[in-house]
Amino acid sequence: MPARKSLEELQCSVANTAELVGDQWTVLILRDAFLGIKRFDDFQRDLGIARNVLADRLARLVQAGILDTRPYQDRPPRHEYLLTEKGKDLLDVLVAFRRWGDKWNAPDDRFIRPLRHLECGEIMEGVMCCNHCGQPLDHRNVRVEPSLAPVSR
Amino acid sequence: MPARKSLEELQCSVANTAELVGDQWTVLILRDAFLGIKRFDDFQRDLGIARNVLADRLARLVQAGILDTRPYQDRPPRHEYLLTEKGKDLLDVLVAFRRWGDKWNAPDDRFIRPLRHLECGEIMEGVMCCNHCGQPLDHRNVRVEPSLAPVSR
DNA sequence: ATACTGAGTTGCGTAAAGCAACCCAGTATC
DNA sequence: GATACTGGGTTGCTTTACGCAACTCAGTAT
Repeated sequence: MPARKSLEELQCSVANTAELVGDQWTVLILRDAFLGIKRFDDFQRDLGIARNVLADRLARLVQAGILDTRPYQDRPPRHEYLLTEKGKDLLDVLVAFRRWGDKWNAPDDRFIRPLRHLECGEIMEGVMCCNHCGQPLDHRNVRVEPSLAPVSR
Repeated sequence: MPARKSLEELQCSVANTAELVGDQWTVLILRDAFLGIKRFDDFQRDLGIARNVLADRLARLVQAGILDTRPYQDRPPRHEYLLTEKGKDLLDVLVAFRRWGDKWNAPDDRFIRPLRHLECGEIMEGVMCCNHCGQPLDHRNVRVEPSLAPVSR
């Protein structure tokens, strides 16, 4: 195809994020990274992804500052891929995916891996809340306001 | 490419969601839908997406029950695309994308469209919280537990 | 009679996904 | 001391789907 269209000029955080993360494999690689997978072959085996595509995605994530490589042995030289702070901050996105998927496409219950919140000790699900009043969001109560720019997006 | 690999057998809500939403255009179409765009040509103009790709994505979203078509005039017959409840429930995902993008790739401030929470009346950002104790999530405090299935994923 | 609008469909060229095979350094095995 | 294995890729090939432009088709406006 003609080079995938760049979304940068859209000047929108959703678009910019989608450009990085809006790809099935990238999402799954991140999921695995949150589950503790660190090595090339482990990602490959777990996802069944083509090796060249995996190499490409890992490089892209490293370049975006979402993953970082760290050598774990010298001879032979080997390294692993770890989430950076920027990468770990994507947890919200994955939790949102997960909650929606559980709710609407409910896979076999036996395959759901529960999340435990260490702060309160309970099994949890994520809820997106207002940072101001703390109430859970409902699409009926969120309004997108015009931007400050002259010709808005 | 050889048919995009199906992720269904992965038995994972994140994977299933990624299969539907894990595509740049789909994310942007949903963003536009939340902004109130309803018609084919408006999506097309706004995103600059190829018309055949747009037709494909819209059909896929309708088939997934995320969008629904509704006629808005008979002669000539015309219809618009509206978010279903299932679709509106994806708000969390978009809010998570947005928050992450604003934080780490901060585009020009003038282009950020503020969100207003009608319940408390304030300009807000979303925060992913524990549905149990209400505290904001932090990756250090979330642990993925093993699933109940014999061979887990 | 011509042009315009909305909502697509068709056809074409190119790039990217998938697959398998290969590579290379070091380590373990027979 | 030749062979096999491991980790982390790269190369080559085929097939698919993206981007673009052009076309369609029904109805409406000029």
